[in-house]
Amino acid sequence: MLGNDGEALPTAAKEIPPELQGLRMTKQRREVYSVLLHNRDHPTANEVFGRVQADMPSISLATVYNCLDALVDHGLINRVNFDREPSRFCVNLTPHVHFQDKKSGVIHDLSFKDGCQITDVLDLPNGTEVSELELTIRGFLPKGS
Amino acid sequence: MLGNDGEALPTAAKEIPPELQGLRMTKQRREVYSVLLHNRDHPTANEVFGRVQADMPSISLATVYNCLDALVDHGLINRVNFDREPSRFCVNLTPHVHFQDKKSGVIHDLSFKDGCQITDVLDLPNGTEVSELELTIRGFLPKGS
DNA sequence: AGACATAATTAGAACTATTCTAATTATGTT
DNA sequence: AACATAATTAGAATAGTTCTAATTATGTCT
Ligand SMILES: [Mn+2]
Ligand SMILES: [Mn+2]
Ligand SMILES: [Zn+2]
Ligand SMILES: [Zn+2]
Repeated sequence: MLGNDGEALPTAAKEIPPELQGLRMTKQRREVYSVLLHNRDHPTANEVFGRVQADMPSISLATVYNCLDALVDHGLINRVNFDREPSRFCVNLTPHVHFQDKKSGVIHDLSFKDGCQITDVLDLPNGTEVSELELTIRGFLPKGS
Repeated sequence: MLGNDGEALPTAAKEIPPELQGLRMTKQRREVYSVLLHNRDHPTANEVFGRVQADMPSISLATVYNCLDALVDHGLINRVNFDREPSRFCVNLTPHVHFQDKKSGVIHDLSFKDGCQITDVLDLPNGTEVSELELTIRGFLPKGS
């Protein structure tokens, strides 16, 4: 997935986004990222810690936090906040929002309708530059979803 | 367009709106609510504490938290979360979202375009029941807004 | 390769927003 | 007034996260 040949970044990628330059892909960071890729259920830092420990028992929680922060800062993952609950982490880099089903607790990635943006529906002054946007929803999915 | 200092809400805590049913309006709760009504800049609990202390020096921070929680639970105010920052509080009960201008730090209430809902733009399964929704945006307003 | 500089990892302490505890005080009701 | 219940209070506790400082790993330059 990501290069381990001493390069800071995946060598498979033709063009490297500027944010990713300078991310040293250590084995801890690779393992954290791999855990997130393998089970995309939006785990908390503590849940990531537990999963990483299976393969890497010596890793520390501080390192998990550090790795998650590095991956967020370099744009490889997103941090997801529901109210004041512990942050969760998401590898889906496409524009999407988060929906938690109140029955199962499962967090679903939700896309926009074709060709729609969230700003289509908002009364923003013309020329506003949106740099960060977070939308979280809770509710009940219809039976049999 | 940006409704940070609008007049859509009750201006006096003396008149008891239906939302207050079952809420004992103690002088601490009235003062906290009054502070929020008077300056609608989405203060944190600690900022509310500081403002209330001017008129009520003996109030405790725990009471401010208790009052804010009671007001939220009774639907008189909303709790607003930006990322992992301290919660802020908002007396605007109309459907709106929050936009923080990264230049000034000011948080603006943002309405939906006429007849629009946020769910109009989302790819939700038919029959989904949305019970909680929070949208926060950061960015830059155009010059002269 | 070895020497060096820099960056990441680690354990544990510290931080901070918030909640809890338990005592006191206020309020509403008979 | 007496009583029951609820709110307020100070301070302790909690929990997620960040910081500190020591150690270890990595990359670069001879
Ligand atoms: Mn960061
Ligand atoms: Mn509550
Ligand atoms: Zn996601
Ligand atoms: Zn608001």
